[in-house]
Amino acid sequence: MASRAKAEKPLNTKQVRDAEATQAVILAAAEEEFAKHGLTAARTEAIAAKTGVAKSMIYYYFKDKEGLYQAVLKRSHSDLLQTSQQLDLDHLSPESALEKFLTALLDCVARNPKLPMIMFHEAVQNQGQYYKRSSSLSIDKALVEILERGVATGAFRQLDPFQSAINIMGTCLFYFIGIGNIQHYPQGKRLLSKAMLEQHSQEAIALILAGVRKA
Amino acid sequence: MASRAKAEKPLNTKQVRDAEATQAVILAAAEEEFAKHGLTAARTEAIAAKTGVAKSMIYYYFKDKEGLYQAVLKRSHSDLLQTSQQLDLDHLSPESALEKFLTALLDCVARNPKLPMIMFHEAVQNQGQYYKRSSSLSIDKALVEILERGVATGAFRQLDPFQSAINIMGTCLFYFIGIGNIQHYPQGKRLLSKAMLEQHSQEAIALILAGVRKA
DNA sequence: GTCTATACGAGGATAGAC
DNA sequence: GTCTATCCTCGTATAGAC
Repeated sequence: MASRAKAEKPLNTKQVRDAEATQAVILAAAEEEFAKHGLTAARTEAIAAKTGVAKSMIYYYFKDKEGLYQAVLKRSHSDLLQTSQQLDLDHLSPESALEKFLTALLDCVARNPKLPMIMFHEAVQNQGQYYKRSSSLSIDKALVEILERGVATGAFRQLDPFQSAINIMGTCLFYFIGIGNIQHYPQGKRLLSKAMLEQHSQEAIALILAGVRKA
Repeated sequence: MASRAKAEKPLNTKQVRDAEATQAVILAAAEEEFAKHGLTAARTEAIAAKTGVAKSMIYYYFKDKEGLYQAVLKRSHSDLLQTSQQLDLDHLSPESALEKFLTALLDCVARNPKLPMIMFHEAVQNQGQYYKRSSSLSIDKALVEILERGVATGAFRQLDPFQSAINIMGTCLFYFIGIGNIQHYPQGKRLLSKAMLEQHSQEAIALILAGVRKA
């Protein structure tokens, strides 16, 4: 570190000093930490340690812990929000719409398995204030509408759309929230492996579709 | 408080100094706090404030925050554990067994709606260490066995018992974990009212039974 | 932009009077 | 058993050099 004789061009110090990259690694580490501990219990020191950069970089780029938290929330939810906006389910039959919706949702959380944990911490600790503002509610709304339509059509049985929407979300997301507990079940599988995630999606969709369909 | 002329018998100071009662109020307040924040983010001051007793009482009765946490975990899980041990499902048909299991589980969490939150803080923050030791795993095990039996019998469709057990637990418990987020959905119902809990149980059971049954 | 060193406040835990 | 006062660690946030 003291003797880098080769470094003859100080023009580009990008490898060492890169704002974008630094922010990115901080965000990634923060996402992990916040997912595990939520805002309050998260430690800025732990985040910094994971990145390798100095703790003060967090404050330089994100003002304070709260600022970093908001940035993480925004980034985590963006994929889900975007996905839900592009769905366009109205022209599909209730059953097809539901399947498409579930597939999109499960793909989304498979891409970012920490999202449910982050949402969970927000929900219990912060009473879902961010969730409220971020209009992630639109997702649930979409699901409720599918169910209402299915009941009206007669494709689905007489279920309560509101309650069922919650239960369906639970079927999809619980897997990711409960991992810490689930992993102790005697069976040596990596819960987040591609194969297991794929299987989870299939099983969840199958359970839900069978569960709502009219007998 | 200074002039209580009536107090002629100092024999029984129970109303003011009652070990049992003090421990009880501390435990109750702690349960709330830990459910909301988990071990790390919970504040002993907040717990003390809710009870009215001095903060130092926590340390007197429970040694430290960790000790209090363990006591809360133990108390919260005891009902669930006891319930699951008394189930005796082997002589029932898979479908009846499943329904009985779900009813018991849902009654249990309806009595203590904070239990799921506590379990999940444990799961994500502490990797489910307590969950592991407490043999709460026996609950999941019971569910997996029911499902295995149902698949073998042909009463249930070809589902993966392990994955489905998780999804079923999610259907039952997510409601309680997500309350913070769910409550913002435009509909002015108290999610923990007796009527709503009853409805949730019915809807969850219906969804699950229809979901596993062979078509 | 990045680091090291440090100020400062919050919160866990204890001492000792009553 | 209960309270008040206090200690001291830990963790957030800032200052200032490079």
